[in-house]
Amino acid sequence: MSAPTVYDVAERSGVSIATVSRVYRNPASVRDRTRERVLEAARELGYVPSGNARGLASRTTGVLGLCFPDYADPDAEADAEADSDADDAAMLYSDQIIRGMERAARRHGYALLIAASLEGGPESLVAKVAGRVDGFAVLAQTVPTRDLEVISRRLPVVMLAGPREIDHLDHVVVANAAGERELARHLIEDHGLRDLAFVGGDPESPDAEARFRGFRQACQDAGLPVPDAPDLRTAMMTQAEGARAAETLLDRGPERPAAMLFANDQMAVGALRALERRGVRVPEDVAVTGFDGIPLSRIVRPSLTTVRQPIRHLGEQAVELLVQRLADGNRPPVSLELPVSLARRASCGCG
Amino acid sequence: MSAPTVYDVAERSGVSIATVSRVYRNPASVRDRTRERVLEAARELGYVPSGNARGLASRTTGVLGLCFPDYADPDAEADAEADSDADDAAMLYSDQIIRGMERAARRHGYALLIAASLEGGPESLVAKVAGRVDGFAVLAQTVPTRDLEVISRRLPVVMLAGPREIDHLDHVVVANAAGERELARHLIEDHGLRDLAFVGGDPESPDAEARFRGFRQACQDAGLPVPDAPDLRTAMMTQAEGARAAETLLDRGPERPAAMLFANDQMAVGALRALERRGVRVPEDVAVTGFDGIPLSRIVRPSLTTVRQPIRHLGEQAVELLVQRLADGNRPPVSLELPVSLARRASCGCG
DNA sequence: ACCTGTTCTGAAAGCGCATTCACCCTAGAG
DNA sequence: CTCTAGGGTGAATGCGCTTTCAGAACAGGT
Repeated sequence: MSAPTVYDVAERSGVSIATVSRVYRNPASVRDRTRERVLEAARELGYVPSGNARGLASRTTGVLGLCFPDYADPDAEADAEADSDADDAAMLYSDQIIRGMERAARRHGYALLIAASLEGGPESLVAKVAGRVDGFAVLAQTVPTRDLEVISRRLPVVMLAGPREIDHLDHVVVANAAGERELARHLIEDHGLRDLAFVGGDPESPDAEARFRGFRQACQDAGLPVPDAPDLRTAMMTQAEGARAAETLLDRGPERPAAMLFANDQMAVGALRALERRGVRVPEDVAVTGFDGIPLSRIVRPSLTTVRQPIRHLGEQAVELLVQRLADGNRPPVSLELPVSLARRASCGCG
Repeated sequence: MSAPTVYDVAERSGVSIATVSRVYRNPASVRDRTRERVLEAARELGYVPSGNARGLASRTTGVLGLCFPDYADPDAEADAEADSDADDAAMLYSDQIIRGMERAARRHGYALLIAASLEGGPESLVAKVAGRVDGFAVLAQTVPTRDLEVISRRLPVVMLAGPREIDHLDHVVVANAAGERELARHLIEDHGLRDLAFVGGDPESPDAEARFRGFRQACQDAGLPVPDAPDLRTAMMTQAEGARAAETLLDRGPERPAAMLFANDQMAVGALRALERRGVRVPEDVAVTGFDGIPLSRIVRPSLTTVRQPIRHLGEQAVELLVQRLADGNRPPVSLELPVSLARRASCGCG
């Protein structure tokens, strides 16, 4: 009762396996009558061509891969209720990339194979995915560089967000620094704010660091003191931690900042809530900004001024680069920086 | 410069291909020294085992598949700004399923292959996916029944949401009817509302219809008049259409309903906004409810009373069923109904 | 009827790996 | 020192399909 193969279909329809194959690969090359017979037999048998065999023979899979980080413990039973902050944020990000890649992939006739991953090695899901795709997109810091070295020798790999770990890879990032710089410039020049506080994240987060660099540049541009490090850092960059950060900044006393710039929207939203609880008005008493442009940022009150990240576009670009490289393996490696856009909303006083 | 194979690795490390294979499949069966030599050679060569060849030889792929509907036109350039209602809603739903499946799949050592689809046939992505996976989950109404018939003869298929189109398939749904029934009961009994209006969707939407059935049951339970059809239907079930529906209901004059029950959250949120514009207070003048429990429902003001759907859980259950069936192909087909839970919030007066 | 030019179809050779079977080597027992 | 057990390894086969390369079938033109 194993699955029917070309041989079964061939026998049943009285042709050779070559013809059966042609019916699927190049229907026009088979006479109508013959094709009908074959398809009929296939239907009766419940024949579905084996992707493995096809891939082996044609050396191509028609599948692109994506590896993204796994923020949540897969073994912890996901309690239906508790969709925590971190979870929401992570979901938004990787989900949008998935969506973007899926769309673009489909446009090019590819399916998308995805796997979250923490660890590498020959046993890992990463290796499995890598062996089954024509091209591979990797979110920064999800696959050990060591593994990437090996994989990228076998098939096109594009690196998403974060630093380009290996220079012969294609690479797509968003303009983190430029975005934050523009945002800070807006606060300084357009709103006349001078005392800005930046709340960053883990120093290991390339995005958060790049945003801080943009902040510094803006300070420098404006002739303000240039900080060496963020005024505050949080580990997970969640709403809860954003709230705590806001309170910490408030408690610093009289030199309370005129604006709080958070390295992402989640923290900023948490801060908005904390400030409301404390009776601090936004933007009258203090301006608040985020980064990412998550849906929530538009909904929350006051609506959050932020930098919109074209995350979905990131995924789409990844696919485009992969497709291009599959067409021309010799194209020199590309490094794209996708533009971001400032969303001026209520929380900075633009309401 | 084609990709290195077992043969290359074997030659370079001075062993046979069988040994190379063993190093990857069953490392313990190879002497330490030998294994090291092989891995070393593999690293130098940039060897990644071909999933196709492996799959062909072992008749298993280690991949599960998901097919979901494609709401947006993939050819329409996704304008970064315009994340329309429909788009958002769709994204939430399929994304959550993807996320759920991905997690569960990973727990079982599987990767996930996804593809949106409109059409079937031997050329389609569906066929491609089906040929490359060990098991297959399908969102209702995304794959022609005709194709499913064929595919399900070759590998386990589980149907998600919607009616079970083929009875020998496993099947998972959420308790749409029971949820809406409970919701309506709550409005009637706990809030003493009697004049309820139900806004449905396309009659082709099994979910919307099931919810309406639940509504009818609640009416019957309470001895209220039982409507034959929803008071109103919208085509796309978007915020915009929800807003319009709310206005239509208002314009009906004096017999304005005491509660508006929408078949999903999107419409309900749109309605809230329309009602606010019209100066109608919620819940004082009219109660509003949704269905789904999307994140937005919790954020909007007043917060929306709704029925939480365990969408992610749906994906996880799909994987569990597939895994079970892969272990025991003879298990009789299962039909699961996942419980939903009422989220009593401000928009019905529970604030 | 004969030959030429097209279609259409079949035979056969892999694609890269897993796996069985037989063999060899080493270690320990006799 | 010989014999036996096993662990370790290699040769060979097949997984189901694609893809030449030829040959068969058929159309058209003389």
